Parts: sequence; structure tokens; C-alpha cells
Amino acid sequence: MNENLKSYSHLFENALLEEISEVGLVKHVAEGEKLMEIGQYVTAMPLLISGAIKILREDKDGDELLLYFLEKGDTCAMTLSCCMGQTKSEIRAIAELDTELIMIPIQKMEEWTAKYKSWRNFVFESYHTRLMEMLDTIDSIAFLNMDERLLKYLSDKIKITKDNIINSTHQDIAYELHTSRVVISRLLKALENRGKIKLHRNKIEVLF
Amino acid sequence: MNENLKSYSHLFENALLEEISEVGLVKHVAEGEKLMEIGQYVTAMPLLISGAIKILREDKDGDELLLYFLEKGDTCAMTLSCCMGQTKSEIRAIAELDTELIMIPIQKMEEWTAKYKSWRNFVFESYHTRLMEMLDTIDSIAFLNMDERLLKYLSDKIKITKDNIINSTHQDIAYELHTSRVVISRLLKALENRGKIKLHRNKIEVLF
DNA sequence: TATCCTTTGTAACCTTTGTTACTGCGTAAG
DNA sequence: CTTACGCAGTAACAAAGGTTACAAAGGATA
Repeated sequence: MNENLKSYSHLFENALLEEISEVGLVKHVAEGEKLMEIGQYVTAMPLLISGAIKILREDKDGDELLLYFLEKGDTCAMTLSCCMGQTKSEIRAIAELDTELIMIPIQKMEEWTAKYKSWRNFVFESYHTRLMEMLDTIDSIAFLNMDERLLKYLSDKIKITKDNIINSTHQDIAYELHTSRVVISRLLKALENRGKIKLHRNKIEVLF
Repeated sequence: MNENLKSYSHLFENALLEEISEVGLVKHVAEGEKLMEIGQYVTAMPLLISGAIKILREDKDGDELLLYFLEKGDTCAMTLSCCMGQTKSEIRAIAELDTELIMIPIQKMEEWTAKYKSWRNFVFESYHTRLMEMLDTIDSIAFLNMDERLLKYLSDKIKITKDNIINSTHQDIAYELHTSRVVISRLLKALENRGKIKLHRNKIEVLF
């Protein structure tokens, strides 16, 4: 069995792990690299082995919004969804960290769904997780003020990167939360005054 | 075959339609009646035959937000999702119109998923549709101003009810868009002045 | 070192949305 | 009929967030 499949070995039956090893292509993506663009056709389904990927939505003016992160053991339900329907991607995917993934040709999806119970469970579980993430995103933008969203953003970020130093500019954060740089600077300064963070050039030290 | 299953007859193979007729319970729900409350356990999966159901999210203060509507041929992906994980409902479901549905015991889900290709496709298709609806909801609250959201709300509503008279108070609308009555009154009046709608007591006449 | 570019801080102002308060109208219940 | 209540209109104000403008600091590069 492929060494890379460790994180999936408890999820999938052996025959399936074999098949994945055979047809799956291991791919390395550097931090910041784009994996998927809006409007692009989906030809393979990614299984994350290590690293993290951020999923972004864009409006008609080109403004962005961070939807959620994918981590080890995750797959992209949007991709799943698009594979099935042969539709174009609705989202943009960018590597948040250096990331390794296994790409599965979409032809296998239908086959494995019929053949392997563990695969069906995985797919359903993925859809479930993603729907819950989307609900969480909706909660944030609908029910939270910008200062609370910013705090949540910072805490999500350090959880994903496992590093309490965030290497982003205020402008970077403003894009992902769909607001302006001045607003983020203002709120970050307020957080610093409350002792929650410490501001540096190009990075933010999170103290909680 | 059950007469009620007409809307599904082109989707499912005959053997499956037979099974649905056997184990499915037809249920009638009156407009305004609650089908599912947040925190409630899910014991059956609904297939909509006629009518419409609105799906709502609630925050910690009890404030609501309309997520989307379900119509004939739809099922609730949230329910699907919760069935699998045996988790509690994350949403509230209320009949928007008088509605008929077939309730499927969740035990059948696993079985049918393995047995029927058409069932698998239906489930995947449902997840896909729901994810797209959620994206659309996110677009609205993240990228649109309240006046644009209101216009979209009105147009969604008349599409669902197939009636250009909306029987809601301003307060009703305010709840579903998670804002205040005064704001809705203000924006509705502006829409009336622009000739888009005509306001009456307890109802709104949509002119587009 | 001198220069330039990026990033950050901050003030002033504007727009949108939310809140409070009060009015009057329509309708249902008595 | 009349009382009471729910609904809608509107003004005045408050708060949050977005915009513009400019200054200063930190790095990179010539």
C-alpha cells in the first residue's frame, strides 16, 4: 500500500486502498499555488494527505470571500458535486500551506460508489462535513459583527497552520473577509489594545 | 404504483418505486406547520410531492435567517446528512404552503444506496443542489445590500408560491432576512416608489 | 546612503443599517 | 358601535462599516 494513504487506511477497505494506489496520482502543491479556478472543469477528485487548502467564493465584481479550509483526510465536496453533474467549479481553491494530495480520476467515482461501502460512507461523510462548514460560514456572515468574524478568522487560521504567528498583511485578511484594509487595521488595533494579539509588519502574533 | 410518486417515476427504477410505496408514509402538512425543529432527532427522510417548505437557521439569540426553499421533487439534504451521522437537526423546517410528502424510514437509506443506482444518483443530486443553494445564500448575505436581498426575497417567494401576491407582514419578512421591521418598511416603501411593488395591509403585490 | 515601494496608522467623513419612539389606520372582538 | 390590538409609516438618532486621504515606518534595491 502506498505510504501516503496512511490517513485513509482506517477509513477504506483494503481492496479500495489498492485501487487508489493504482489509479491515484500524488500531487504536491506549494503554498499560495492555485488548485482550482472558478469556471474550470473538474477532471479529478482530490484526497488531502497533508497541508491545507482554502476555498474561496467570488462575486461579480471580483470580490472574494473565504468559505472554509480543507485539511488532511478531507476531500472537496464541491468537486464531488461538480464531478457528478459535469459542471464547472463554483469556487476557487488555493493552497494555504504546502500540500500533498492524491488525485482520483472522476471515472472511478461512480464505480467505487457502487462497489465499496466504505467509499459511499466517505462521500456522504464529506458532504455532511461540508454542509456543516457552509452553515458555519453562513452563521458568521449573517450573525456576527466584523470584529467577531475577525477574531474567528484568526483563531481558525492558527488552528489550520498550527502556528500562532499569522503571516498575512491586513489587506490579505480584508480580501478573505470581504471588507476593506482600513476596517481590518482598525479592528486589529482594537484587538491589540485588548491584549488579544500583537501586531508586527507582515505578521500577527496571536496571544490566545 | 402509488399515485403520489408520479414526480419521481422518471427518476427511480420500478423496483425502487415499489419499495417506496410499501414503506413510505404519505404525510400532509398545512401551511405554517412546523416539520422539524433545531436539535430534534431525524427519524425519517422526506420526499416532497407537492407544496413547498422553507428551511431556516437560528442564532444563539433566537434570531432567524431563511436559507432556502424545498419544492416538489426535492428532499432535505440536511436531513440526509443528519440521518447518516445520527446527529440532531441544525435547521428548522416550516411548510410555506400546504404540502404533501412521503416519509421514508432512515433504515432504508443505507440499503437503497447499495442496491439502487437511481437512488444513489438522487441522493448525490440532492446534495449538489443543496450545496448550490447554500452558495447562493452566502452570495446574497455576503455580497448584496439589504435592498437587493429584499428584491431577491420577493422574487424567490413569488416563484415558489406561483402567486404575485405575497401574504406576509413586514415583520415576517424582517425575521426571515434577519433585520428589523422598520428597515423592511423603509425599503419596501422605496420599492413601491420605484413602481416595483404595491403595498397593502398584510400583503404585497409584486409588479415584476 | 538615498530612493522607492509596501505596509500600517489614523483622521474625517459618508452610507447603510439598526433602534427608539410616536402616529394613525384597519379590522376583529366585544 | 367602540374598543383594542396588530400593522404600517416616518422621523430622529445611533452604530457599524466603508471610503478617501495622508503620513510615517520598515524593507528592499540601486
